Amino acid sequence: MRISELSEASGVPVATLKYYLREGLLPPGESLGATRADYSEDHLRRVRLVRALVDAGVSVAEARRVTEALDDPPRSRHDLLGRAQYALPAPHAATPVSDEVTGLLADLGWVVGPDSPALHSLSGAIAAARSAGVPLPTDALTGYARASEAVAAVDVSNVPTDDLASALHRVVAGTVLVDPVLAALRRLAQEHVSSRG
Amino acid sequence: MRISELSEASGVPVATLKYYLREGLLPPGESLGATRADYSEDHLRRVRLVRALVDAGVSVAEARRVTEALDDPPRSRHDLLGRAQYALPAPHAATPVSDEVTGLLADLGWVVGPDSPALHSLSGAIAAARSAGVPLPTDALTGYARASEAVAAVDVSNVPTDDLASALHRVVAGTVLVDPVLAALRRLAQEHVSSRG
DNA sequence: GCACTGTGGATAGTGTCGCTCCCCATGCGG
DNA sequence: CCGCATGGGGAGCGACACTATCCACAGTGC
Repeated sequence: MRISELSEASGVPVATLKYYLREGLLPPGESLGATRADYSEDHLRRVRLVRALVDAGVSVAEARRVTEALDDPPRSRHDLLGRAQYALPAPHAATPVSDEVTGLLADLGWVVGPDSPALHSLSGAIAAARSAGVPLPTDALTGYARASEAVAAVDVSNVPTDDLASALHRVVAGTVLVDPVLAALRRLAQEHVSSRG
Repeated sequence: MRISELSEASGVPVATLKYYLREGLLPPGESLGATRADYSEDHLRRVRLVRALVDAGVSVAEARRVTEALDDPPRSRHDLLGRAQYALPAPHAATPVSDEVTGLLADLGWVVGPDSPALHSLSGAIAAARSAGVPLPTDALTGYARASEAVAAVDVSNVPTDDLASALHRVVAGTVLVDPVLAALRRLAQEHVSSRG
């Protein structure tokens, strides 16, 4: 399809698609000469992913990192999560990993890589919440962690097993784009739980 | 304390504090004449909250709505969650509430207000994820919802019961600032669960 | 009394970001 | 051969969160 059709199909203006091409968020179409290129369904999927990421608050620079990671699929299932971890935008600015966090993981019995970016994000997010007057005691953190295990169990059970490239896509897109779903569910659950209590 | 001391204590430049004062994010200090005002510990807490919100990606306009809500505390415990819901920044742009969402809540047995902003956010967040190729089947959504109940149970058990104003502060600050904590925990839990499976 | 520093108040400027507009040369379709 | 969409690229725009500068003046130290 031509760029105008890609624009129509995705709802993204042509000028913005050109911008994404320049920024490397969208791979070039197959060139059919100097003034014509062909875009595939893959391009359409990519555009939709980029829009969803950007609308979810991911910066263009981070979205480029994410899409670059998707273009270089993992060799094995073992690579999958590690590669996804490093490709994902951090949920909070990184800080040094606190002793509290390492102790929490030990208590939970969680086995994670010692350099996982999420460890730094978690330390920073906890510190930020505390600095704003949210005490976040240990038992609250462990409660959140247990609930996160249930979330993660749903996550991994929905990862396709046949194709590593689509598995990586699912993990990365799912992690980023389901976060707001969980946030909305949490607010609704608060309302439900508090009206019941 | 004077504005320079407030700046030093919070780590926020004086020029930025003046900006927050202009924008209504920070109430004026008690005036001690034309060129002097006194700022209290409440102001310091407010500055730290505003910084945490802004650092978490909340816009200044939304942060003003949040802080205005905090300045007008609820009359009763019954008001608390409702007021917090409307004061909180939405986790995703609002869309019309989908039939799927109303059906999901019915299946879950959740009782929530029919105009809760989180319903609109949830519908929009689900649609955004789907458009990016995350299928999000019903059983996944119910799984996420059950886990969100556990999160919400921790949330409400940590709300102070003595003072309605501080309860509202805790709910609002906790909801926004714990979201990134949960996101980081989710990533770590994914790594743990997938390495175990 | 007097210089000096810090303050409240206000306006204008800065840097970043995500587009968006415009221009050009080209080459396919009619 | 003409019109027009395309690929390519530079420059501009609007929003946003500050940040810099200026001003008049009130305390403070001397």
